[in-house]
Amino acid sequence: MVKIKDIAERCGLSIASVSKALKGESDLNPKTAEHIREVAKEMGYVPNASARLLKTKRSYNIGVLFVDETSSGLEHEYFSSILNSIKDESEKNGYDITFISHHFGQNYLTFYEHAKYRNVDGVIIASVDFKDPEVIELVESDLPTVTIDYDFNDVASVVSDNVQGVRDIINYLVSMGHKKIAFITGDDTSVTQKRIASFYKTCGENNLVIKDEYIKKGRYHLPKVSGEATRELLALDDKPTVIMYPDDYSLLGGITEIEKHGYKIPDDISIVGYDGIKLSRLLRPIITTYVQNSKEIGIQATKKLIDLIESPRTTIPDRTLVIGGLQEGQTVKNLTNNGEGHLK
Amino acid sequence: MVKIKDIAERCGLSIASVSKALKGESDLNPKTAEHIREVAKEMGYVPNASARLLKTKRSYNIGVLFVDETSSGLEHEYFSSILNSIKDESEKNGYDITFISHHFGQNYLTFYEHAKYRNVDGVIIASVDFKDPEVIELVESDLPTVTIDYDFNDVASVVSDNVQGVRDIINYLVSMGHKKIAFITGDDTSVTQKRIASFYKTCGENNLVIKDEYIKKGRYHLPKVSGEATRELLALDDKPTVIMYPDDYSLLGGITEIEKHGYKIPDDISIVGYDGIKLSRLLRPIITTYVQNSKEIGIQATKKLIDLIESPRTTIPDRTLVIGGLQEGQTVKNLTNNGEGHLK
DNA sequence: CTGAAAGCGCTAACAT
DNA sequence: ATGTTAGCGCTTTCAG
Repeated sequence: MVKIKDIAERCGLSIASVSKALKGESDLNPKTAEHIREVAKEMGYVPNASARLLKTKRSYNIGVLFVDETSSGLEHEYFSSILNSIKDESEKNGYDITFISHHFGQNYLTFYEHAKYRNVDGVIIASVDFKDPEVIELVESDLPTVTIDYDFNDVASVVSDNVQGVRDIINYLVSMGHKKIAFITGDDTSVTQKRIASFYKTCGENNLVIKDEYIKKGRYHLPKVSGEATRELLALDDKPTVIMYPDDYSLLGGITEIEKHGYKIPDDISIVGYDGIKLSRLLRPIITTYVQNSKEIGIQATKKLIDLIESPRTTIPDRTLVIGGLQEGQTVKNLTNNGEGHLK
Repeated sequence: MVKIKDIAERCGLSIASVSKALKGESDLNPKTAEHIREVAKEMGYVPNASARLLKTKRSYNIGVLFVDETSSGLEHEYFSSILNSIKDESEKNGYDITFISHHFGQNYLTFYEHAKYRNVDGVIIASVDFKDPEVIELVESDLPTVTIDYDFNDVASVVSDNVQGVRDIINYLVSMGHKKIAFITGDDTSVTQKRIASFYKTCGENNLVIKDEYIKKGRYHLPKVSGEATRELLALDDKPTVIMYPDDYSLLGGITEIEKHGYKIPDDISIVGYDGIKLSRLLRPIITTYVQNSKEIGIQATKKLIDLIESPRTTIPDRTLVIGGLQEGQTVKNLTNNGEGHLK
């Protein structure tokens, strides 16, 4: 590889001058600088990020901690979409990303150790167990951190507005005349807790009393589990008129179960998902769901982390709420008298 | 951060000895070495990958070039699944991965330059335009390279067996009594060319003559395009009995179109996908499709690249074929006399 | 068995 | 406006 020294020799200048020219220092003769840059380009010079890091302590590398139990976080559309936008936004700002993990050949590294080993300038954390001591070690470390969909005290975060999401769904259902609303929840995380709280609050605001048997503990991204919960709900004497699922993917398990019973969607029973995966628009009927703005979440998280890295003094680790929007699909029946005329 | 020098001082030894102890050199007193390792652990020592790289020229970093036109390669299940297994297998071997891209702040870097900038030890290339001069520059460079689903001369590759895949599908269709087989192809890539060649070859072997109007140029991952092609096929006087789609995702566009015409799947028309995405098992009817072994592809590609990196002399850049398997779903009707009794 | 010293490619004082 | 120099943290001959 051609290095600064080579350029210096070719130009008959010192390596210091070349270094300065390359990064556009002001106290160099503009012409010399320009000439150096031309020669550098001509010789195919590419800076060595590691060598630079050693001196500057800046890797221009962002760590991404993105794991779930099944280690398939990348395969869930919500997360892969966030990852994709983190990647794009990072690159736009001259950063690369590095996945933080435990594995390092034979040796085990904690998340923090891995981050240090690779000298990342900061870390974005999502889709993990935020109670994990190693995750806590990481957020409490010297490294700038941004969490997604979780709030620690004094740690910057970007969260999808789950409270508003559930609120929008329920208000929509109510406007469509639904009163018997069942809710299959996801794993017991802070996101789930917010959704449940918002569920009860919004139902209360609408003077709805929800039977306990309409609330089922479910799991995220496990259609089978939602299918079973659906079966239980369909077995009730007093069936709900609509079922809310933890996510669009799980909802598919519900559909299978519902069709197995010979019920039609939405004529016999209505369903609502969450996330707004691309597929929700592709299937027929189009799924009624709350579309999370995953792309925006990734962008905001990245911007915030870079701010934290580059301007630690002036950046306050705050909380950014990203709102989505209801997708009125075709899986919720209008039960009101005035037919089509529900609120838009 | 604690560094080797700190450990050396604490142990009253030289940094050279500590360095040796840490990597298990033999000519050190085993007891001293053990003691050093204990102290290192106690002090929370984590090596600095960049500093090491500067000396050893090894980053233990694998570059991944994974882009498509829509820059959403990560959002296609086939590719995200490959990426996921590349990541897992890399980590298992002590490597991290770095996405190779063009973007680097304001400055444009070619793929090769980016790879050099980050000092990756090798690159895995998939889902890109292999005619791109920059991709060619990369594979022809000094960097070890493995391509996925494409063959260059003398470049290691791992490819999904598309010839066998299409062959299996067609033989299955024939066994189910289908003779009028329509094929919506994908973008004009080498993968598509192989599938088309295999299509004609296998049809020939089965003495089937396929009308030209049954072959439609389509696109990968664009349900709309497949939907339009489907409409054209359904408008034919002599309709096909089955339609093969470029991928499972596109097939959904076909389903929508078919149902719009009031046709039932598979009673009125049969359909077959490609890829075997998780969803294909979740929908009802279960989709008949060829399941590509994407996980295995990622593992093989990573193993091969690491071999190339670590044993360049003894590793020959060959071609690995990864085969998948037919998923007999519920979207192909049995047209033979003997009813259910088709070949298994 | 242990240590001294050079140097990987680059940056940033500090001269000149 | 340009050059000298001292490291960043680590590995690796080569001496002792």
